[in-house]
Amino acid sequence: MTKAPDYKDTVFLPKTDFPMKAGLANKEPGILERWQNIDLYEKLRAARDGREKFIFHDGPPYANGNIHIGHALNKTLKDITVRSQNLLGKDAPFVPGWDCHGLPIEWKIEEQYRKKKRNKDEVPASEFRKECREYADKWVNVQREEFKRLGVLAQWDKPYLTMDYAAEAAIVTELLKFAEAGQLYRGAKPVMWSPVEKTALAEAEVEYEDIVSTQIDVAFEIVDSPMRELVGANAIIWTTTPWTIPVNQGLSFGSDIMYQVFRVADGRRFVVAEDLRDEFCARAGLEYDPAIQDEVDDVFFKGEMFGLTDDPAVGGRTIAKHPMADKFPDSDFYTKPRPFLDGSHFVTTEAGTGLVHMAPDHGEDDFDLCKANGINPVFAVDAGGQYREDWAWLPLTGSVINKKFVGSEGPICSDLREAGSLLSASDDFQHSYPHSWRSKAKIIYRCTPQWFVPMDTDLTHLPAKTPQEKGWESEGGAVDLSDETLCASPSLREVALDEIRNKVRFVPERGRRRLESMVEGRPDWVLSRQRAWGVPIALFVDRKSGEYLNDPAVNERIIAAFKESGADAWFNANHQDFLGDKYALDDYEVITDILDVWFDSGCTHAFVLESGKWPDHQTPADLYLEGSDQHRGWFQSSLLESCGTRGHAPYKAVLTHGMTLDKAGKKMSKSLGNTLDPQKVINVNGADILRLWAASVDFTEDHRIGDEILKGVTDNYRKLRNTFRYMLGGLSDFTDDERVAVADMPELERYILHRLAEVDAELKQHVNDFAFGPYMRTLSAFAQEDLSAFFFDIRKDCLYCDAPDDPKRMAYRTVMDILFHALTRYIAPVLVFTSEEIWQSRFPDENDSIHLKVWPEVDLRWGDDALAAKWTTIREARTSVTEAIEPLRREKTIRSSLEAEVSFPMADLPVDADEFAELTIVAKVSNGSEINVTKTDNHKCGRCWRLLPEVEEDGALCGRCEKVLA
RNA sequence: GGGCCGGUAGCUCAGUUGGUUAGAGCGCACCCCUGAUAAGGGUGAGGUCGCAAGUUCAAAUCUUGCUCGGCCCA
Repeated sequence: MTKAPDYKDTVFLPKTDFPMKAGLANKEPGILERWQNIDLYEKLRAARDGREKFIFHDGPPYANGNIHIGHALNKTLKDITVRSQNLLGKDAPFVPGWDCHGLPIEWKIEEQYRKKKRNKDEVPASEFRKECREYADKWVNVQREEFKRLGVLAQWDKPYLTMDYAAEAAIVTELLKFAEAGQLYRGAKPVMWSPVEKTALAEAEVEYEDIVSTQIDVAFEIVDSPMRELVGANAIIWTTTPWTIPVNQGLSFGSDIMYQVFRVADGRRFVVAEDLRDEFCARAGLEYDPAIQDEVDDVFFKGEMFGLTDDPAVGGRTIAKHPMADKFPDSDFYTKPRPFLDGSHFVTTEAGTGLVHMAPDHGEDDFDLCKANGINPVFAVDAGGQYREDWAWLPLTGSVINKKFVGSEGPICSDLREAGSLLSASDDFQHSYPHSWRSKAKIIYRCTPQWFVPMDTDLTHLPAKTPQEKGWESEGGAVDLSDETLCASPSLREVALDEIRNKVRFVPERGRRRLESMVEGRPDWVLSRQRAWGVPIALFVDRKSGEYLNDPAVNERIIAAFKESGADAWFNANHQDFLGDKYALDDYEVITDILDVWFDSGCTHAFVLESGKWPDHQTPADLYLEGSDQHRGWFQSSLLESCGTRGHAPYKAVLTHGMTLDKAGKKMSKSLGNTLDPQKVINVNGADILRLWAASVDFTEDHRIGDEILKGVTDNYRKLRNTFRYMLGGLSDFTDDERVAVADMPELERYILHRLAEVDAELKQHVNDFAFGPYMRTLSAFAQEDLSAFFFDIRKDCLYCDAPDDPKRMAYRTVMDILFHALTRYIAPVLVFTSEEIWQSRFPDENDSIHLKVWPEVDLRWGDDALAAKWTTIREARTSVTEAIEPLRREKTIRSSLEAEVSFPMADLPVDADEFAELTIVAKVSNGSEINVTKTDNHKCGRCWRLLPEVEEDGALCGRCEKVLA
């Protein structure tokens, strides 16, 4: 037996330098650098100039700290969205932005001051603001680099910042639009206030600590009531903040709570919740004696009885008087009646007496309930925590957070005791109480004047709506459409709801309901913050009338100054210059409150889409894309701002993604230690892996990330990468000369083109739905099942062993080339680095990029349903053959499928036996009544390894190979 | 405590208007190949569809309650 020659060198194996191992973490920075060098973003803009636009508007992250995984997901989804629109051939710019004002940054600067033992109050405001600006600037730069490293292609050299002078000017312009339209008012709201720092605090600046407070029971004598038993009785309230008694304006009850009037030995009568009677008696040192009580029926009653009136016309309501009413007979405040209000939402019988005293100045429940009943705050406690100078009781006597002042022996308790109203007082109530994080001092709720945008007043500056547009037709009343008098301007709430319900597209759809219910139920928008780092509410308030000045000429001067030097123009200015000759500064209060940062970001549409600074933009935006937390935030503030000033939403569509959770589905937090740093993922796995993860999960819901998930993503990536590597190898010396017309191709090739056309249509649909998960799954499945496991596997013999000029091989390579061009483009929006690496590997060009290409052209004629049906049948038959071969392989009868001879009921198949043998990669197929597999007696061709009858001995050549070699 | 949303194989996801035996890819196990080779091909095992009631001839799918988790608010 002669030794078989080695034919390996005569076989056309795939040839490529494209590495199997990606090494993304090392490779990506180099690719980024090249993109930067050729200014890829601008190249893309130039390439898409004049095309249909797709305006995505970037929501600004807060410029503080490194990006976390949520930022990474958010920006990646935005990038994939914008890139896929560019791929479709649209002109889709991406201008990134940052939110720069606000408390967290102020806070950091203050923290630095504390470390240096500097006092913030001694630093000029302009210097403080300058440091805030520098701090924000620093983090903008850090985050910009982090976002770039993610592969986000945007106009990084010209982002928008809410602290840009132009932006600050635009924000104040928007504010003054509300002012000029009369859509601003000054109201009050209880905020957390530190009397030590004399400032309002945010929730984040408050920490809770266990302390011991004074608890007191106070009697409010009932002076009138439709229930005769109540008159003369004492309604008892219990409180741990005795200092709120001097500001009391009413009492509240729970309508379902059972109350009792009872008598004690000395004849006094008290009203408390039945369940709390004994506790109260114990505190007050009273003895409850059933023997001396009145008829039971008369003295137990449900709380709702407090709300009864004798006669609606006359009144005759249950009212009490303030304990100090007799001491201050000249005080309107102390002598006015204290009504009983329905506080069922918050009055409980867990502690106290079941009756709660109401001080609208110092509690949110109190404030809301009193406001609903026409009772307004009185601002008795000053910024330092003392009753103001002109207050009747205890003016400027002590701070309300002073333990002695409010203690059981302090002046408040003493006066109440003297008035006979203090039934108990003890300095022993332990509870958790808010403190200032900075000073560690106790804080209080305190009503302060704030600026509001009303939700329900008519926007008379906007065009009136027809009754249908106002939504009246849904309220059941018959509307005469011809009756013009019915038309009226809508309110801000109505405009916003109409946009949500009828104009904006929501992806996913449920976002509509979410935003709708929030806008339906929200209170007026509080715009003001007593802070330094932000855009000022640049208003002058007439000291006499309390009205803000509304003079367009003044406003114009303000806006001009802001454009010149930003918001500092207000803080550093000579305000008389703004007022001009017409008004005297002395007559006006200069407002120094700043705007809620949500108003800032709510204005981004104005200074990004409309300003002309980014000329390729237009308004409204096609898409806003943010996390679901932004229903309360940016989606809403942008909507309200735009509706209030322009009468419509700033966006055509809103896409929301869920939150990223840890591997167990728990929220990530530093304190739990379950965070995952995107920088680390990028440095270990590469940005493309992180991006593929973002595209793999169902981001419309909350979703997870963890090591196991990332491993799965990496595996998926490798499969895809290898498919491309195989194509690169198979196409190594392919030229246009080899191209074959589709009509001349074998059916298998035409079937694959049909599949490509199907996949192409599916992918396009997914892009339009922003469904990147299904997009990547469709792509992966096609690459895996149709190509790698089917098409490429079958055509291996053809590619390796047929003659280079064989029409079949040429057709195969033509299709592979088409696939290559299509698939590289398909993956480009997601795998931005890998697609470029693949592209450059085949078509090296320093100045070119896969990301400049447009969506592949798919010939509609590729679609052939009859052919597809036929090949579906063939593929099913193929599966039954591989199944039948498996047992023989297991028992080692045959090894390679090429050793198998198969009998198959060919009558059911639309191909002949020889072709079916090629498709199933077996030696021979013959017709038989059922599937049966045996080992062939044929010998193996030394070159192509097929087992054919014509091969005389193992290692000899088959006819085809002989020809090819000749 | 309230509003909204979600819980389908180890992982990521499909499951039309309730209708055969709940699917796919990956991973895993086993087999083959060793001319895509830290690759490629094949076969297979994995699920009481969060739990419990209810409606129905029939429920992953509808209803209610519970539970776990998330966002927002209080």
